[in-house]
Amino acid sequence: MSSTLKDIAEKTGVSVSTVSRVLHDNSKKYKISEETQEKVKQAAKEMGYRINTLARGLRLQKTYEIGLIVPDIANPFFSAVIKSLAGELRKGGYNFIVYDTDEDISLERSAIKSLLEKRVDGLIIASVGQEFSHIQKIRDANIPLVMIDRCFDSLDIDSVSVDNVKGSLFAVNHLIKEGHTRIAFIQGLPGTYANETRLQGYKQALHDAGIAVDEHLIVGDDFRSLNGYLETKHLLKLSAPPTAIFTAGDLIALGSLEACRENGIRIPHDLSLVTFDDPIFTSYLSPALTAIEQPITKMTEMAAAMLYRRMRNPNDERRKVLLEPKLNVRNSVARLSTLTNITHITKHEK
Amino acid sequence: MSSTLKDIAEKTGVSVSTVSRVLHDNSKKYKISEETQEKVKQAAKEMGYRINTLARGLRLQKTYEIGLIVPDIANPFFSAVIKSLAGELRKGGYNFIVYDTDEDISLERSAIKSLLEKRVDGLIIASVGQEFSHIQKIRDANIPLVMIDRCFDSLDIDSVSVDNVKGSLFAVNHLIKEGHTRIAFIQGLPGTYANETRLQGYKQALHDAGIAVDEHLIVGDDFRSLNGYLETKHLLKLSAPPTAIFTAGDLIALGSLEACRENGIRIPHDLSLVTFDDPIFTSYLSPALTAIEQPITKMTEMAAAMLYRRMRNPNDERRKVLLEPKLNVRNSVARLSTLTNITHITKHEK
DNA sequence: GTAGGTTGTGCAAACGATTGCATGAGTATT
DNA sequence: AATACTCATGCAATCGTTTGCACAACCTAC
Repeated sequence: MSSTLKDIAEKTGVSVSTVSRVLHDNSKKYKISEETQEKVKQAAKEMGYRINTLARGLRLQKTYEIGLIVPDIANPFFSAVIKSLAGELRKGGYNFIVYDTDEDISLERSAIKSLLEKRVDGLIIASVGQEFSHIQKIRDANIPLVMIDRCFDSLDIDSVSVDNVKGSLFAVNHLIKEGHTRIAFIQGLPGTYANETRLQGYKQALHDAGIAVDEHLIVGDDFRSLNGYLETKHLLKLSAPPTAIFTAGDLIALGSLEACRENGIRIPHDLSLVTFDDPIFTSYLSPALTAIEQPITKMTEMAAAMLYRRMRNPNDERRKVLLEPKLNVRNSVARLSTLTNITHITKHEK
Repeated sequence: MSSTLKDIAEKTGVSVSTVSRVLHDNSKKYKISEETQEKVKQAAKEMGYRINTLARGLRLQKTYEIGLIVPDIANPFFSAVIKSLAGELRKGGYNFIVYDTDEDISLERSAIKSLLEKRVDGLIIASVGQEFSHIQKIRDANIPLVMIDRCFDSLDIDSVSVDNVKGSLFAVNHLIKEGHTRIAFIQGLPGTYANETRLQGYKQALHDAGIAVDEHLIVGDDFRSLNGYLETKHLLKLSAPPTAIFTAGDLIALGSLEACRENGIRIPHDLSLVTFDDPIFTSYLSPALTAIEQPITKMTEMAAAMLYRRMRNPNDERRKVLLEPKLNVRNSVARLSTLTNITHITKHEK
């Protein structure tokens, strides 16, 4: 099928080395005659030569591949990250291989295993979180690694993520400013970096405002939409339901919207909603959602840059970067009369 | 760093062959003694052995990798396809490598080149379309290939896609039934399979209803949201604007929504909207969009099955599968008085 | 005419795994 | 006691590249 250097060497009557040099070496530093170069290139084209990267990688101990692991490709946030990272890595001459772990730590382990078996040159991981012995191992084996979005405070590893605490502060402070005090938080997967830090910000905002944290208003356990749906239904049934909900991720917010619609709850009239993440469609939702936006492009640029640096220079000190989130105010939050928690006065943001 | 079979052989005092057989062979057909097996496995664990898939792939001429090429990872339709396909292939013991071509045919070519250089065992491609000489080459080189979503009628290649003509018929017939006659179509990238077939269905529906096709109402050239935005603005400025718009893809519809919002056009009161594709968020939009849903899971199941079949049996006859789309009626279409095209009578779907 | 440079190319080892064939020791059969 | 198996393992070639070293042929210079 596809021919090899040897085939071409035989056909042209030169050695394999020469063919290799002509085809892959820029053939300047070895001085191959014009004549030979022509002959070889010609034959290569005719015979449909295609380099075998397995062989090259084996010989060179370098594959020009980066492994990328995310918890959920279908989550708009991560698909945007992947897309952006793809462009970034292409610029640097690297290809990449993505694995989707479905927020399952055992799939994450096996993804890492596969990628290392493929001898990727580096890894970018948005870890499920929760546990990090397997991540630690990569670090110890001195394989270039950057954590993105999800990282571990206690682990000395290059990482870039958004300042989740600050993001939650922005969101919850906004709600408080609009008069809300009974604010529920629908979590993502407990134990993950993103979730814990967002939770922390939520609590801190309440605390700073002198509002007691009500554990009954902290619910949920997953970043997917079903979780948002179920927990919203639950919250609405409470004897003292919240006047506002803050969701830890975009899909959760969608589920929450669905539950509200089914129950005839109007947003923001009957209930206010703010979410972490701000994918393309938030502004077209009914109502347009007030949301916390993450600087995705900046994240991926930095992740790529940090990975390149680590690959060049394995022993530099590690860095942890926190980027600034942004609150995008739209129409899903109502101003609440401070006199009572029962009557809502609807008023759209302008 | 990572040890090799040779390292383990030296440490345990057996040959490389034996180590290989113990570690990768199920070691049943060669009868390795229990004792040796234990010794080898023990050493492998201690030394952190990790198979080198480059070496294995080179020797075996098989990589257990499938290449996947899509026009836009961030498009919810494709990210759903990828996710679903990932699970499907994992079941079959295959990994996969995704490339995003950004609807750019030259990136598609280079993606194919890269994947073939990696010696993937098979390819699944949602081609940009337009031109297929590069696809033809894969087929001629006898590399297992399945086209998904986007295919070429004139090319004898395994493919699975939705019946786009029928999808458009569903959409446009629905609009006609509700009294619309001035129906615009905002296209995706011209020349692509998805676009041409959707356009064809659009025209056919009009034709069947005895409505003349107005070329001024066929606009656009891209599957992204900006296209929907610009073309909607344009359509609204027409001296005789359409009463309904049918968009060729979900992102186009988002752009269209944005344009309407900016211009104070209420959907469906002032303008009806139906779109091809039905990602998770359509039902939460304002208004919930009437949309054509594609059976993604079925598509990926079939694509994987067809690829496996092709890999096992390279010379079976090729098959082209068309799956049935589905119209999901929501709240973005108003019934139009048949007496006049100027006064709209708004009426929500129940 | 001998020492030293340049030019163009080839040899062969290495990367890490797989596997058909061979082999030597032990056991069973006749 | 010769034959025939089975058992457990090793040898060595192979997959396709890359690259340090060697070398032959030619040129240049004193």
